[in-house]
Amino acid sequence: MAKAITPRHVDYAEWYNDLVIRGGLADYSAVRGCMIIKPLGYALWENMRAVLDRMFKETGHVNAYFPLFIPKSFLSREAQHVEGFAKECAVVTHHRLKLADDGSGVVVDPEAKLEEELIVRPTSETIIWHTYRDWIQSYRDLPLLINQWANVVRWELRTRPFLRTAEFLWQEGHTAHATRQEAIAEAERMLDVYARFAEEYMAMPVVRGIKTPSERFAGAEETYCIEALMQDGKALQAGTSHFLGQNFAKAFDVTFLDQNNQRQYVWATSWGVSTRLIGALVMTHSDDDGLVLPPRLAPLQVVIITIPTVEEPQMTVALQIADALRQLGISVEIDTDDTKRAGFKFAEYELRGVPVRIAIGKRDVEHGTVEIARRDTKEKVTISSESAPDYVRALLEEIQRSLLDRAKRFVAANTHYVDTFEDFERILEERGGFVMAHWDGTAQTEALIKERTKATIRCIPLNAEPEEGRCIVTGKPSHRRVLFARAY
RNA sequence: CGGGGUGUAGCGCAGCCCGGUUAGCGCACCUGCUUUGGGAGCAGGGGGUCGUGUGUUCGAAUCACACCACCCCGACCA
Repeated sequence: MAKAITPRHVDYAEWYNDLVIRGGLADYSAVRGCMIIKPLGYALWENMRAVLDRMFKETGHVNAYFPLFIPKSFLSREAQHVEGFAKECAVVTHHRLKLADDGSGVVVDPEAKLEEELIVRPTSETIIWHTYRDWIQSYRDLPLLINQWANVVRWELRTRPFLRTAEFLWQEGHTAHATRQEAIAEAERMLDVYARFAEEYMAMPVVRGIKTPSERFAGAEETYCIEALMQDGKALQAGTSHFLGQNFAKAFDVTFLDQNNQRQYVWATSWGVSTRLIGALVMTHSDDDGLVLPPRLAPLQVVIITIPTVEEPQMTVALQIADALRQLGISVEIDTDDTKRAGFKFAEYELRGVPVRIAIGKRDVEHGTVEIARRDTKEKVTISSESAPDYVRALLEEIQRSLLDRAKRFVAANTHYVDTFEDFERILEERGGFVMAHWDGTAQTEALIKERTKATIRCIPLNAEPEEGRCIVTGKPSHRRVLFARAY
């Protein structure tokens, strides 16, 4: 495979596409805006899903599955919700094809028109709350803590692999609570789960915050989010958790009797992360040589390459080390393909982001050593083969830590505090990144800034220190800075 | 949905302007030999409805018209 990744400094968007395609994460498909997730990309998703699923269960949630199709009428029950999603819905109108009269293929059978059209879910609040009406009668039925792993379809005008596809995989949690406070606590708890996942597993630092009203989820009272900063200085919303108030309970008439025999509407949350996280992972760590995957999510953590491949002594050492690594719970493969040379394999595994590579050649066998290379820094060391397993175990932890540290330093170095609109514009043009600035709290000012700079308020950070200041546009008083950035 | 671009072998491209043998090149692929510690060398070989349709012409990858698809940029959105 020829080296053909566009360097980041030449064209970041092209670099990203090259990496996704050439790195083996995904392919374009026959359907516009829909991608084929290839084994490496899917393995990454499986690893993410496994960790998140465990975290959801540890916080008391259970999985269920609701239908792909939603009756059209459901969408219109919650006014804001339908407004938010109506423009990007795939609609099923018929249920049968037939052979064309002129023999040119198949056509939709006009006789098979559906009584009520079905919407391919863009998200499942409506069908789930329609169901919750039957499931919830009493305070004893609450809280109801359900998650589903599913695909959804949003007919986006502009798509990008993983970051925005017409169909994507995600999880959506939908919970029902007896009180406002409990629902808010749930939304915050799940935001915390997402933030911990991002930092501890993806090695991706995030800012936790709440969205402004104009950036809120359609139908939510409050939208919590985690925002990450990509290498090109653009922000990426990596996960959202919504406090839905009683909006869906009222729209679908979901009530319960409390301890005092009072009929009350249920309080709701929903929260989700998607395959977009794979895009976030790529744009946080990878480099011009290919993917860089954090050890805790990498489908393959260690690859062993013997040089030459077929020589017995090298293979003996390789098998011993592989066995020892597996005992330590580390995933490892020995590349036994003797039709490719070592140099080719080195480049190939670097492209695919395998965190650690062990090379064993004749020289090594003679000296009782192996060469260990780490993907993130490309540093190599030669150490005794007996100490290799322990060294690799420590190295994987070190890489995981180092990736997070490096990403944190990047965010710190690219978070700017500005107090004038001139500085605000200049920073966005010259550097990009997160920009912390004072804002007067109005939607008008927010829209004006967006129109003039393409930057949006990514969030009002939860950990923001109170600070008196003046809005960079109107000069009106402000009590804290908010996080601006141009975003994906 | 606006702007731009591209459709020729699995991938990347040339050929098109100025129509004319059997449509080329690189990578990849197959066979053989030599190689093997950073994307091997040599030799031989296989693979094509030139995006689709209609038209012009003795003749179309090449000219005209229409259509389709995809990519990039923007507006909208996870």
